[in-house]
Amino acid sequence: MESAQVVTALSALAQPTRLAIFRLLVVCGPEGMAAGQLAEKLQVSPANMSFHFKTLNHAGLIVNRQDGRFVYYAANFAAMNEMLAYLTENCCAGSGDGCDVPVGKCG
Amino acid sequence: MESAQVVTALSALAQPTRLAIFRLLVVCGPEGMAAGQLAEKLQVSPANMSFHFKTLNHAGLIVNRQDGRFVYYAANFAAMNEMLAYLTENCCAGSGDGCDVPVGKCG
DNA sequence: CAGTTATTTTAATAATTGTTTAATAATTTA
DNA sequence: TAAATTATTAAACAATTATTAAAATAACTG
Repeated sequence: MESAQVVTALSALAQPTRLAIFRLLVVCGPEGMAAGQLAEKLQVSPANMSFHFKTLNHAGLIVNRQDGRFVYYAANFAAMNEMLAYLTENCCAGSGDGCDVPVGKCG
Repeated sequence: MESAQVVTALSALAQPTRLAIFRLLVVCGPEGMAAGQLAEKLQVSPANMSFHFKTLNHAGLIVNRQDGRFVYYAANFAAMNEMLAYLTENCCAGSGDGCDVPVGKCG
């Protein structure tokens, strides 16, 4: 994953409503949840939800599928994991699991 | 960790220069790196660096200590891990490690 | 103390972002 | 086909954010 993509993904999550949407979808699993149901649960207007869905979608963090007149949204777990991996890559120069190394790797 | 704090942390990282700063510091480990050295490595003006340090600091993602006339910045690994945990909390309703569950948890 | 190096602050400007309202699109039901 | 439901789009406005240049602060050196 490249820096620009990660910035886009982080920007998408750096907003209260979108973070709440994403977290609900992470809990839901691959089947996802209907747009209207999310809107009701989060007390957000449909138009505003659509705006935020678009942002999350563009960032690759969620996917959607139409089912009748409902649109189901689900978290993209692969994208999430890649983003998290990017942040922790080569943590403490790869020395030790919990980053408990007292000595740094930079001068 | 609360939603507002996580939003602040994600906002802080959702910017190319700050993401680059943070990643360098993650690799460096607890000892960190001097402000000027980071500025040179990333080809960013000192004033601009200070602005971004402030943002990352306010978000709790980095810490700093003075050493002579240098200021060393280091990643706050605890804060980073809390933020990552917040995103994956109750992933797929806690059923299975890799979120490979084909059936969702929401209706 | 004067000079140098390292970093931060301030002020100004340019660009991006979130919310609301109203209108539009797609799908189902009668 | 017409009405109802679900969701998206477009336009407008308010608010926030990033960058630059100049000035200020802090710490060391001779």
